[in-house]
Amino acid sequence: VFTYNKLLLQLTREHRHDKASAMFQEMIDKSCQPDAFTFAILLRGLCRSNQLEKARQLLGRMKEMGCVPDDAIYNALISGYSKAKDFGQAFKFLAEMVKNHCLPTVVTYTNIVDGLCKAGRTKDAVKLLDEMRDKGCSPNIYTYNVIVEGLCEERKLDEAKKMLEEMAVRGYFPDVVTYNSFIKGLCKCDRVDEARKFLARMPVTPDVVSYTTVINGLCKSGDLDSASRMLDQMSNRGCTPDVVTYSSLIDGFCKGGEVERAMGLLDSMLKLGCRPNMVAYNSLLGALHRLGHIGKAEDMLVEMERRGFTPDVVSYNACIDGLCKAERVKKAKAVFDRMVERGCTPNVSSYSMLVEELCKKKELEEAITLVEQAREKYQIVDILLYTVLLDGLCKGGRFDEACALFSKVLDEKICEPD
RNA sequence: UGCAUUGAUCGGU
Repeated sequence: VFTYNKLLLQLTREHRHDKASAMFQEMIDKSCQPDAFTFAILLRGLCRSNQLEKARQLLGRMKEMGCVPDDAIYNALISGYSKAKDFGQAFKFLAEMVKNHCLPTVVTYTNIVDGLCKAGRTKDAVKLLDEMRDKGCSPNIYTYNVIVEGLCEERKLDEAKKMLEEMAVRGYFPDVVTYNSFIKGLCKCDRVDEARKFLARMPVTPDVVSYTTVINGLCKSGDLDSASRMLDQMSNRGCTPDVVTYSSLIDGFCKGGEVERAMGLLDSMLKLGCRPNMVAYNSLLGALHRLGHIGKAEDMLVEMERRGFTPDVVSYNACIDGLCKAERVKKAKAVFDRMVERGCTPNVSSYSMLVEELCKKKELEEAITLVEQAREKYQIVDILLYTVLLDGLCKGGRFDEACALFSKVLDEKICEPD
């Protein structure tokens, strides 16, 4: 069991959930009795890959096998359902765990608080802080960090600042994670300059995330030179840039149309022994397309594969987007087909870009077919995709069909309108 | 042997 658990943990960390399921089956076949750890590992994997239904089934199976769920099991499930914004189910599990004499811990509550914050419900999250205190469970640094992150994400910097003070009063001093969230908040509010100053004199030593957040902020504000200088600065101060730092800057150069500089940076990171991942290549792909260098982009795709990077859905989407914007919808569709052939699953973006462009080209029939295909083949039922098609039908003067489609979406509860 | 927080790449209005 120990050996299997270790292997399973390894597999879920590498996001190889199918392999993990297969290994679990193998355990059972070889009559190796899984324990609570086994199930916690598997549940976490399923929750992280959004397979909540399977997670719930696994809980049932666990009980059938006479294995008693402990707090880590419930925490994994509660975290999964909270992240999916299904708080009803999350609270059901909370009640169930209490009923089974398994006390909710600070981790349990922090998971829910995190879900609430990510769902944009920071008010409810703060309320839950009080509730957990009432129940004798004190929020810790993680809990406060989750709240600060949520407030910063919602650009409520004043409230975030108050929370920094409050946590200190309660004996939890803001750490580098707390401050990094705040830095990101400043950047989001277009206060990059303050973010830079904050970085320079924050009460704890900035880490690679702090620098990267500011570099990214500077890039998004169009100040590529300062961003570049910040890269040197962090190295001088003994903080080694990592793959995310480089990718941020590479993307900044790409978005600013400076593909040459981006390529140069890709070279220097290679020379410094920092291995790039798909992200940097995807940024470059997008840039080449935006500049209309379709041929170069194709070369890049080949080059990526040669270096051992299999293009992912973002790579293909970057190509599809570029080709659509260049009004080469036929070619975009060809890339789409190639992606599917290669076993890469398209997502909402892939479809919505194509559908939008097909609508513009008045190829409404094909657009309609694609939306149906997305639903039937991949269970993609995002309101975004329907909105694009509805917009296309309306602009194409086919109001009746648009209305009929909208009614169908509502009647058959295909997805919630926004 | 298992659980929670921060940074990078693609999409419509």
